[in-house]
Formats: sequence, C-alpha cells, structure tokens
Amino acid sequence: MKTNLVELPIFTRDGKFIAHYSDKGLAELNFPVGRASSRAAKKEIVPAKIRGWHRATEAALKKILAGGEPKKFPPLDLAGTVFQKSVWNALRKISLGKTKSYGEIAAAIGRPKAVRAVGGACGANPVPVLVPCHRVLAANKKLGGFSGGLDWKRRLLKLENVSFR
DNA sequence: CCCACAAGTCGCT
DNA sequence: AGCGACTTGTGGG
Repeated sequence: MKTNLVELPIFTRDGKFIAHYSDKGLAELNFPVGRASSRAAKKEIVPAKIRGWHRATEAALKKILAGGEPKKFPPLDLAGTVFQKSVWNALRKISLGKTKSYGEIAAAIGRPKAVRAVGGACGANPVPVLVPCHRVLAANKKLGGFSGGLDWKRRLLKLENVSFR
C-alpha cells in the first residue's frame, strides 16, 4: 500500500520520527534513523486532513514518550493480512503500564498456538509505539525481541514502570 | 507449490 | 539453566 504516501517528520527529544500517511490515515511510523540527514522536505501541498492527523499523531507520540497514554489517535490505515490486523487490534487494547505475553495475544485472537506467528505480526507492525508492540513480553516476562531495536523497547517499558527480566 | 524463517513456548535432560 | 522440538502465518524461490 504505497500509494502516494506523504512523509512528515515528528521531532521529539528522542529524535526525529517519520510518519507516513496515505489518503486514509496513518500508514506507517518510523523510529529515528541514525543519521538525521533530514533532506529538505519537498514542499508538497499537505492536505488539511493530513495535517490534522499529523497533529494527533505527534501529540499521541509525545504523550507516550512522556510516559502518558494518549486520549486520541489519528485514523490508522494499516496494510496487512487479516491475521496481522487482529493482532494489532488486540495490541491496542493493552493499557498503559500493562503487559501481555505473546501467548495471551495469540489466545485473544483465537489462535492459542500461533504465538510465533503473533511475534511475526508484531514485527510487521508498521506503527510501533502507537500500537504498543513494546508492551508484549515473552511468557515469563522476558524481553523477547524488538524490530525497532531492543533499547527502544527497554526505554518505553521503563517509561511505563513495567518490570521485566 | 514447497521451503525457510520469525520479536515464542513447552518439555526433557 | 540449557537444548531441542513443535506450532502458525508469511515471504521468497
């Protein structure tokens, strides 16, 4: 789903995130890239609705980075399989400071044995942080892995006072 | 269509 | 504690 995505940066004290918007909502969010090399954004016209979404995204992201829980999310336009969407949907139900295991997510979507597939779906999550894939730990509160970098997972969990091993 | 992999989990040693 | 087997969905050949 890469139709004419609009990229907009979000500057935080943790670096510059990149948000990608389709014409339906937030489609992807990237962690800061090591090299800021912010190429001058071509000043394309950004539709008003996208600017609105971006404002919501920025607010939500900063809220989370500050250890809070956003009250409002931008519309999400997640590209993925039905299975992945149900996983992401289940993830969004995890509230601040709570954690779930991959097994619990798997059970929640009716595929108790698909724990590994759940891991894969989390890794394919195009919108980390807003879809709290970092609140998913392995069975005995072990850290597991994280596509965006384990340091991020650790930092985010710490922000929420979550204990892990 | 078949094969290998993924951010897991459980059981056995 | 460590190692291996099994599971399900996804992506590449």
